[in-house]
Amino acid sequence: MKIPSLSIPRISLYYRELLSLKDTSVISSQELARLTECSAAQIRKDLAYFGQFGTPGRGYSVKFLKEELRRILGIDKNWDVALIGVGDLGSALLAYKGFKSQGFKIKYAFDNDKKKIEKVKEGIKIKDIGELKKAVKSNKISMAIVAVPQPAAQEVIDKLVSSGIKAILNFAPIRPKVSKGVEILNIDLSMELERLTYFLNKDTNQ
Amino acid sequence: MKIPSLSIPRISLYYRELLSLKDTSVISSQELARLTECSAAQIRKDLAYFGQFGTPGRGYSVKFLKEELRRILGIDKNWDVALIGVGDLGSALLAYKGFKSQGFKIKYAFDNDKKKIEKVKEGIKIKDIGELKKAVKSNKISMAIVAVPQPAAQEVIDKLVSSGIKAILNFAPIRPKVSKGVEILNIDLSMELERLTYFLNKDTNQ
DNA sequence: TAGATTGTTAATCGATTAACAATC
DNA sequence: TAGATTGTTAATCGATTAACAATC
Repeated sequence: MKIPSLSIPRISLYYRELLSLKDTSVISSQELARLTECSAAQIRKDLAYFGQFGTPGRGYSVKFLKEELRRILGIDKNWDVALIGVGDLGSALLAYKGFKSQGFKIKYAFDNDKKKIEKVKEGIKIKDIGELKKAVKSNKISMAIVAVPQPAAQEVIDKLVSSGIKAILNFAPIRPKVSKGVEILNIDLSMELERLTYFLNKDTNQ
Repeated sequence: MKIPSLSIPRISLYYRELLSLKDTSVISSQELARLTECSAAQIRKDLAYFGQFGTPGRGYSVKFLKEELRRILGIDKNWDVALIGVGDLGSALLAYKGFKSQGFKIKYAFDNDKKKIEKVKEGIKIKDIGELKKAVKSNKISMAIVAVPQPAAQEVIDKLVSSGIKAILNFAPIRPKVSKGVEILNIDLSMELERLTYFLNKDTNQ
């Protein structure tokens, strides 16, 4: 079955809200709807894409649903993440506390700046980007975060893909070309701000 | 007319691609479609929500369309941005080069850490968060970026809203409650990574 | 048993795509 | 004029919501 791509971030959101509930409790789609500001029907539909997790007349076991959502999202296993580009943004991501609490850990960091290479940040020794391929192969890394300046981004991403990386979170303001089978997610900070200026502007202009 | 919210990031994308073209040139929806990987029909539809910018048989003047898209997105004016939270991520955003090239500038920075207050970073003097309201009022700031730790986020956002901020880009992993008329955009880094682990996992599990 | 709530099917809504008359 | 391409209407597609039989 085709799963709408918007279901996945919602599943993340359901999971996030369940984390604040006791494992022993039971929750109905209606209660979860109130917590997440999604509709109860949508929650049941989203879950139904993946199986039957509830009990008619009762609701969902919080403990069981948490486990199932972890499994669906793939966060029941550990994924080692590589960071490319240890500038301001890269360093901030390396230090970001929010990853750890959700079970993510950046375990490898690469840069092309001789002054940074071999330095240790947040317990990670920064490696030359030339060592990327070897590290990806021998450590079975499948996810990478790209935080290099825009002009370097496509080249870095090509290198990631040819090294066998399958999923990329990219912060450089480009729409990179990647081969099929590689998932890329772009976070373009200026574009996000433009959504806000559009909002601020719209009553004025239209 | 109701404008689909997904049109706006696409308009940003069209604008981004136009920037790389000569002002003297003319572009058809089909050519722009190739550049942006959107459909030509969608481009014409998105533009049609805002007016008639092209010439049948010819296409769109790049110079004119750029100007119009800037106006639609509201980036034909300057918007002063306030940053709340000058930790690792906040500092990285303060230094982020990508904002400037798109005409954004963080002009005010706030924190509650006595050790940071009055220090200067990237030419901005960090102020006590207690001074927020006064600064917002007297400088007509309408946009803010929130980069504080999760436990502080809702309180900070409440303060922003009561100070008159109308648009917020939030990096804390919560879904903040804001009053109507305030636009909030959340970037939750762990949730983005979960979209990637879902992708990496899906062939294995389903 | 009566009340509650799931999982699923059908109805609705909204967004994308296709088609084409208008027009440069 | 012939060819190209817009702006717009109609058709299609996909996602959300509503409704309800099944069932705990």
